[in-house]
Amino acid sequence: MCGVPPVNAADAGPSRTAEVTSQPVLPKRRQRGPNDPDRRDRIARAAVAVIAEHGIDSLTHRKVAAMAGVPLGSTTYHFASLEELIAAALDKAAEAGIGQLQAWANGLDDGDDVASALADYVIESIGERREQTLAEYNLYVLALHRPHLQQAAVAWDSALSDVLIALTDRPTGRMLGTLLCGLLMQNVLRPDLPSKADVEETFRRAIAGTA
Amino acid sequence: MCGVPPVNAADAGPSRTAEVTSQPVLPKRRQRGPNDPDRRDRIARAAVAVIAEHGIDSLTHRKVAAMAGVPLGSTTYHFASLEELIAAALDKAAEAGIGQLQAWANGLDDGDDVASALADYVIESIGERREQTLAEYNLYVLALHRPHLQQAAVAWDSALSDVLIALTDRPTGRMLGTLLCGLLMQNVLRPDLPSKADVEETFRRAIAGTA
DNA sequence: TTTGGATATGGACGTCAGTACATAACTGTG
DNA sequence: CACAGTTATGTACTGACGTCCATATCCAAA
Repeated sequence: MCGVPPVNAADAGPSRTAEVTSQPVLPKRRQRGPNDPDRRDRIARAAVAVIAEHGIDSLTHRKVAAMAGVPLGSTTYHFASLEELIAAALDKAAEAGIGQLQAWANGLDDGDDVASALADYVIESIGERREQTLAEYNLYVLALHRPHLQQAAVAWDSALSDVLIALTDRPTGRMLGTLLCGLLMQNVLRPDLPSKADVEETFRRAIAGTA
Repeated sequence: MCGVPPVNAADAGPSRTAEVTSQPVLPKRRQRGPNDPDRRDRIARAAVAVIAEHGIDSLTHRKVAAMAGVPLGSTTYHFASLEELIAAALDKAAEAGIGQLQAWANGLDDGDDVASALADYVIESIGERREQTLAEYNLYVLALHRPHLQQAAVAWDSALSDVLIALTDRPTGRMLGTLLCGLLMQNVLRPDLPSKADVEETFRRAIAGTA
């Protein structure tokens, strides 16, 4: 329903939904009180999903609650303020983004061409993973005006760089990270996907520059 | 007062401000009705300034009105909706950003080193012009979830590329544009400025790749 | 079973934003 | 000057939002 991280995927189903009318003696609602241990996480992921779908400027407790399938109060219970929720969403998005790139790197074979593989990665990020990418840039920009989020955003960036540095060397890896950032940013809002050849050539030039 | 485009710079002063108590016969407020021909533009620039200062998620008619020094009604009179105001702000920011880069390019002498000059440009954008850069990225990201703004954002990007292409060649210019985008994005939220040497080396590698 | 603390819920409250609109001020024309 | 049309303003309305909190539920230890 939203094309982004699952949110409800592992949801076994015990999330309260009516069925209240019969059996007036038995517990009125199934599953209240303490259970559902990863609810906090699910809410944070739902926040990312809301941002992916509607953009940062329509992130509200109510939308997140609806997306996560939890009552409104649950969002304010687990996160004392909207700011805290945003911070958690940033962490979740960073975690997901870093995991994605690491998985990509782990999938590389020794002889593989990094430029070509990176180009594939870009095209996937703009294509199939588009909404995730949108959410990531929304959250990243949100950090621009929030000093308490800047550290997390910088760490996110560094983690991405580290993956690319491990594949090449420090200056090259950092340059690849910059190119990746710029390419995603520039292309994620274009109506058409870039050609793989162009993207690949861009990366190749950065790698070739290694003296 | 805000470090960003002037907004009130060319403001000759006829923008109503109190002084009403005396002279009950004379016009109660100076300067109502049709005058102040560039008020619409000033409101749009004020919107950019608000975004630069507080971030996109606190852009409101009221804040813009205060920043522009006009009454609330004036913002809704000149822009039928907030969306229209955002669109105008995006245009203004794009215009300013493009103008800035063009001015930079025009200031180059024939023998100048493009990599070095671009590095200076980056450092200025993150330093002295930091707030303008922040506003630009905020607005750019806002376009991600607004189909009617994507064309403007893409045009903005193309205009920047064109300047860099004119200095080199098509693939190199496009790569420089991507690097510029990525470098600003990555560094504008870091607490410390990057070293000029690093930035310059990055650009140089893109230029050197020209075969 | 009782009890206490943690978890969870839904509704209510105060605030603030976007928008609409009646009215006012001004400009130009006759 | 009178009038019409445009530009401009202050204010009120409605809805939505963040937050709070009294209450409910559950778990685990005594």
